[in-house]
Amino acid sequence: MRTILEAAERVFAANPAATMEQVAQAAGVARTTVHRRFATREALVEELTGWAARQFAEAVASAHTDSTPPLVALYQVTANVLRVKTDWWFAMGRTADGAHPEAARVHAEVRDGCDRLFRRAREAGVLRPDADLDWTRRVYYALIHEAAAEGASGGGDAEALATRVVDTLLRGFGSAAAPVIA
Amino acid sequence: MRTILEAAERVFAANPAATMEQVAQAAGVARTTVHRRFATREALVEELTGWAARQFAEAVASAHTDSTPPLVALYQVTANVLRVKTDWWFAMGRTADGAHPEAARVHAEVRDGCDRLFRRAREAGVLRPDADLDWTRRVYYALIHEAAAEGASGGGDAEALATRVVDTLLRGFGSAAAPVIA
DNA sequence: ATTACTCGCTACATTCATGTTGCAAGTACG
DNA sequence: CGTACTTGCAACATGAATGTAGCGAGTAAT
Repeated sequence: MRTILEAAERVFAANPAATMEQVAQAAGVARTTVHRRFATREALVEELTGWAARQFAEAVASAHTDSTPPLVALYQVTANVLRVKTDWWFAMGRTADGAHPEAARVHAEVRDGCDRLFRRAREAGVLRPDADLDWTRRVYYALIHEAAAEGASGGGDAEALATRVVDTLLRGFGSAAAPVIA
Repeated sequence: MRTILEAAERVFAANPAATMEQVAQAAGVARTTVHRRFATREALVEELTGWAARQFAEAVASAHTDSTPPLVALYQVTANVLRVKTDWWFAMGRTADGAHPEAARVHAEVRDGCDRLFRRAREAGVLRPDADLDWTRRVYYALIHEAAAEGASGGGDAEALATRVVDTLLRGFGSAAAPVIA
């Protein structure tokens, strides 16, 4: 059961259109055995999505983003999410598309939490007063996505990646002395 | 011919696994007519990919990134690429995966050009001396991707998006006064 | 040893996208 | 008017993936 889910994650991460046969092969079982556990392909993906959603929610919750200083919370939640996302690359991508109710709920709650955190960060002077929080969140998600891709291919631990993500998000790559466009 | 390609782009952008039937329907022709132009589905995607690769190469070349000041070049190439990418979302994603030789070549050249530009920018003091240029490029690509997604759903013109991308890349979202992690 | 359970395997049915072919209708051009 | 070209349509063939069912072997527990 768990063996199959983990195999499915690996296979689907490499190729989202992979076949049940490939999943079975990766899990070291027969295709019919996979069907015994998960009646349909859709059921398998759903289970995988739910599993990832729970891990995701747990990772975010354990960072206590509402009660610690914004900068610490940002770093903590980033590291926690990266830990999950590097191992559940495919399934985490499924949490966003709304098909799975539980995953959609988790996703919405995390989004709200992210907005609250960014608002607190702005009030605390961590984020610029004129930062567009919507764009900020999208960039933040994209950075996590990118860092997780690097982590999934063996590119360092979650703490180091999180440090880089937060540093990039806050400072960018420009030198302090450089002129700015606008 | 062009009608079909544009329809395919729209359909595949919404759903990369879309069927030939859906493409034909979107183009207002019969499925067999699509097959008359493009023998196989693969051929259709290849044509689309090549088309996008040429537009991509042209967009990058016309920014003269090797001969203008780094900051200007960065802004110009960003705006040019965004103009193409908002209209050829799906096809542009195909230029990276190496299956199409011409697209792979274009992609590699652009990547080299990007590295040269970033190197010049670093020497000119636009980028920090300690900026990891590999990570910088990946973040830059991700920002363009994100901005193009916004642009594709009617979120402003390429110039405004490019300004935001470059600004985010260089400055991030942190306030100058805020402490930094590392 | 008997029971219960799980697994692998073979075989089959079904569905769906793909690709092909032939034909009839329409249009443009000489 | 006749020719050439394109299109839509219907029909068919194929292949791949999905999902189902039954049988026999292996294993663990009682």
